[in-house]
Amino acid sequence: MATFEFDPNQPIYLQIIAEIKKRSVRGVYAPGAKLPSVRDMAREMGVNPNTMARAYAELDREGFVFTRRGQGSFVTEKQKTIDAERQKLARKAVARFVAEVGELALSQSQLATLLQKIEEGLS
Amino acid sequence: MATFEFDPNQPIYLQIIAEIKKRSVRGVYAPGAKLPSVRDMAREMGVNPNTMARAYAELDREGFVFTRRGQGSFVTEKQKTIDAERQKLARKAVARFVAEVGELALSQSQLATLLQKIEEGLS
DNA sequence: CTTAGTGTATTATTTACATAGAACACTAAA
DNA sequence: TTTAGTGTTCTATGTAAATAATACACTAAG
Repeated sequence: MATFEFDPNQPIYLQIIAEIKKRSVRGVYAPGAKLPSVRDMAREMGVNPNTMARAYAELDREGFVFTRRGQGSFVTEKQKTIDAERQKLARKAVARFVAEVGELALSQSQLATLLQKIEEGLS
Repeated sequence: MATFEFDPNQPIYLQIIAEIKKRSVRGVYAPGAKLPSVRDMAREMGVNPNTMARAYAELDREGFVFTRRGQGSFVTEKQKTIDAERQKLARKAVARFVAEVGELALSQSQLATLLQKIEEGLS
């Protein structure tokens, strides 16, 4: 199972960036941890090394990853940056959900049902 | 304000399809109502008529819209279809939210805060 | 019949994305 | 110094999306 599931309607390099951020937030990659090399990660996710390089370069540009030429790329050592990313993702998830559901003209009872499903899903 | 906000990382025609469905679910377009012509809607949303035609054709193929050549395109008259779409969008919103938040390794208190923000946002 | 308003189809062009393959620059270790 | 492992850069190719411009087919109304 070397590949990764990508949404064909979204650029792969953006999905890679999101995945690496999520892994860092979950602690799969500790702060300061070395990421797999561009070539290894490309093989792991089943994409072209150029595509992976683009994702790494963007993560570096954002400051979420730092790169030492010849050594590799590393997740930021700043716990603050990772915590901020977690909060950002959480806020975005809430904002999107509220926006999407708000556009559906749901009844009070339908809304209550949705909220219950969420609590079930997160338990 | 004739244009529409599109996410540059998602095909426009897919976003148009979603928008028309949402409008139908909200009742902006009643069941059986005539949609603006391809050319008018393209102007309204600031896209090329070909792009709008693609969205209309796909909506017709899905059965959410029916087209009478020479007359125009109309939202389905089946309330059942529209209700099903509302439910589908609601389920997707819940599923996405649960999936996204579940990946963030949030604490119980952080989770509680999120749920509270949702209730505030939907009130 | 003519006209205006529909959806539909065609061809061409541009752009972004992804891939493929190769080469380059730097670092650490043998 | 050599080698292997890094990120980086470059050129080329293929594909999908969006635009542009035009033409076609059908319908309703005058």
